[in-house]
Amino acid sequence: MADVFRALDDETRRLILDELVARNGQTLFEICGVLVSRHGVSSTRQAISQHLAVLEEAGLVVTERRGRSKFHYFDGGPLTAITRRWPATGRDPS
Amino acid sequence: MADVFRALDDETRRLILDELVARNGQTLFEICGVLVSRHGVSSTRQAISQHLAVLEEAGLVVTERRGRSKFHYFDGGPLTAITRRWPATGRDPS
DNA sequence: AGGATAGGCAAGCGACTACTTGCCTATCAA
DNA sequence: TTGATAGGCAAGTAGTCGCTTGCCTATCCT
Repeated sequence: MADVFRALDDETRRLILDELVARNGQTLFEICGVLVSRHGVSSTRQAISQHLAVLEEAGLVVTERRGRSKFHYFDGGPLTAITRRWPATGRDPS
Repeated sequence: MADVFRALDDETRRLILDELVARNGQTLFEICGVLVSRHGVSSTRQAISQHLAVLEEAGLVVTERRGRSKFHYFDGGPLTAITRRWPATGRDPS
């Protein structure tokens, strides 16, 4: 569970999740391209690869290898643990 | 929104939220005590105070001062932004 | 086979973070 | 007023994180 929060604590990784939700099953190079074009993220391919590794380790991204390409899919399953641990409602200062 | 993820990316801060959910409106010293007794957290009072400041800056904790005491209340409002940004459902690897 | 494409591994560096230490302010009780 | 309680401020330090750089492996196409 700590991996999920660590993975979410980075703007680039959050943007990657956004792009995977918008278009699922992208490759590393596709993600690099869309991060540069739609957001001003100017990171190297290795940086994005490491981000994807963190997201995959957290279970937020599932990969599927076909040939020399690796497709990345979003998985929001681990997110349910957050609102299951703490109520997402307001406070109660009596 | 980045403050929320940064605040959640720490086990001690997550434990603090747990304890505030279990018993709302605790003071700094009470939180220090319960962190030591119920979990093996051996941090100084200042460390916990800094954690509470991070949680408060993220809006996850709301404080209320009365006299020389400061009471801390959990607020799960910022958590709704998480599942509103990404679907908390499973993947779809077609 | 040879080049091009898609991705992986690992070391090094700068910045940030959690934590401690030391001292200070404010409130309450005797 | 004096002491004790509850908390705040700031500097220093060790460890972690994001990123780059350089090189390597695997797959596809001609």
